[in-house]
Amino acid sequence: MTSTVAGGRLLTPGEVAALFRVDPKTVTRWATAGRIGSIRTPGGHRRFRESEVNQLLAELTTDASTPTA
Amino acid sequence: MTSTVAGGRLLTPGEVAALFRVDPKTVTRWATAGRIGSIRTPGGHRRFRESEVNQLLAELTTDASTPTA
DNA sequence: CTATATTTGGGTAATTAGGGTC
DNA sequence: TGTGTCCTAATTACCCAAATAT
Repeated sequence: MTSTVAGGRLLTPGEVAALFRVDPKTVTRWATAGRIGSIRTPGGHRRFRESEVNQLLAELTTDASTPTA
Repeated sequence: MTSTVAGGRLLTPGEVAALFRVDPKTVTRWATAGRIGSIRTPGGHRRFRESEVNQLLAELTTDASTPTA
């Protein structure tokens, strides 16, 4: 299955929620607030682009400046 | 190369605070001071890497076989 | 078509962020 | 210097039932 359309993979709210360690409902709010792009299925469910999610995740990630001491 | 957007589970400030027996506010200060890496949700809340937290815990653990000075 | 897991929607508690102070 | 506690505002989590996805 999965047509695998050339381009980006689509993630479900549950997948994105797991990446950020938040509730799927929260991801929905991000989409509603325009903080993250979303694609709606004909049924009204949201899907998110993996590339955009990873990009967002990378931008919001802060590494410790003092690793090991 | 240790990826930045994948690896281990993420912990909430309250979870980390419970592990260290400190106030969540203190964990926030650690993140602000750059002593521990953090991932911010689009809403501004922080999530911490369990592996990094465990490593920090191990480093702070005063062990007989762990000469810190 | 049936069946299971997920997502949606609204509303309310719990947690977190940020500043200031001890 | 580091931590705990005060406050308010914002964000997030969990409750329900119905609809959608696979």
